[in-house]
Amino acid sequence: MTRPRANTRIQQKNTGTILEAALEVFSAQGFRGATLDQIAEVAGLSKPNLLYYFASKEAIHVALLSQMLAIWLAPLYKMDADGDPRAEILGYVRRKLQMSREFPRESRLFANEILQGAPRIEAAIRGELKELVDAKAAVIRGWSAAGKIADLHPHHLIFSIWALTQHYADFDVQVRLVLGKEGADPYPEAERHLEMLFTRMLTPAGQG
Amino acid sequence: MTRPRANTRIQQKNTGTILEAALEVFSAQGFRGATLDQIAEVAGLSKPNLLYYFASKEAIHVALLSQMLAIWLAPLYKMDADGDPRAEILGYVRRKLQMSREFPRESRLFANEILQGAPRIEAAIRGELKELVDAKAAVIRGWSAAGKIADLHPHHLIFSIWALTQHYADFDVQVRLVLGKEGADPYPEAERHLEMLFTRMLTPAGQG
DNA sequence: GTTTTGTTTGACCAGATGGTCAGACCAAGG
DNA sequence: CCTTGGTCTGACCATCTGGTCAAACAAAAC
Repeated sequence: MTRPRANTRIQQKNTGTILEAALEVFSAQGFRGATLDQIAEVAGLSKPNLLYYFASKEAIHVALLSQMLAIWLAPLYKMDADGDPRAEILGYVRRKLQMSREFPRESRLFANEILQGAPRIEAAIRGELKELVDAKAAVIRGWSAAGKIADLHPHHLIFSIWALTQHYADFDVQVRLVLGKEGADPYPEAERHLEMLFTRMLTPAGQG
Repeated sequence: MTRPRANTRIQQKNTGTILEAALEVFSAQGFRGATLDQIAEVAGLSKPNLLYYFASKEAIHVALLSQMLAIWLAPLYKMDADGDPRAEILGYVRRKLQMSREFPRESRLFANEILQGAPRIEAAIRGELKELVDAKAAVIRGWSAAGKIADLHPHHLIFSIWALTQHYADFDVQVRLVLGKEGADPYPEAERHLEMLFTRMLTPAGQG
């Protein structure tokens, strides 16, 4: 076989190790900034060994992005059209913020990719991501029309959720430096802040 | 002299040309992704000629960041403690969004830098930026205490403004791909959306 | 135990990249 | 003109980097 699929245990283990190491390095350095040597060192494997499992540096990056995309979109998938509108949106915000806290490397990986113009993930954005967003936007539009939540532009509402939550992962260094307090965890305050923000934002005029 | 300061007209012109080209390339490729050859080509100068004006690639980057910082912070400086609170904050949001639209390259330059852990700009964040933010946060806290605006965490309010406005520059590709409509300008809708968002968010409970 | 299949690596390569340098070039003052 | 000081560049270099490959090595299969 020319390229191994993850059949044997060794393959399973090593491709996993490589992707984990690649996430570490790509998310911190970007695609161009990362080197195969760095990834190899983090993975504890030799460079030719990486290239035994993946055809190229780019192949590692692509595999990583597509694997992460599913994880990254999960919170939005969970938003339920039949649930309570405000609870659903607030739940999405909370889950998304939680992801920024638990998986900041994944967030930075995507941020890097999109900043560079999304060359390797454009198809997925155009396809799976856009479809999901359009579907959920329709749900939100329905909630607005029914007067359950304020009348907001659904796509831009979703952008706002992304921006506000991912900011705490992508700009973590800045957030901590500006807040100052030595090593304090900014997330509890962030969560209270965003909860208040979205509560006010979603409440239809004349209620609350 | 070992390194020319921008004395002569030629120096003024060429350092300007180089920084403009560097902004173009660094903002699109990140520090590691950018090459001196690319910058030289965009600038229309030879590579050794770049290095006649700047000691190294890093020197260009540092010069660029520090020059941009002033421009980038200007909108926040303008927020006036003696103005009408809601108008001041909304004005800041509008100016910041306007900057995303007019200067997306600057926004991406900073985004790249901070994503990589802010190695070359940490001092400025810790110093000038933090001082400015702390000062304006105090103003906002005063407005909240006086009941002029809702009671929000001032630092996180500022983070929210940054996140929401810069998102349209840094994630421009994604925004346009998700919205879909061929080449349509997302900013008018974004402005209406953010205006509504912040109006609702800032209105003290029981008013409006 | 030997074959077969899958795994690992040292040594190597070509191209890219940041940076140097001696000398050519040029503008302006004398 | 010619000197002087700033400006510019072709040629060059050391290093880094993605990628190759033949051969060594392990692990099952027989």
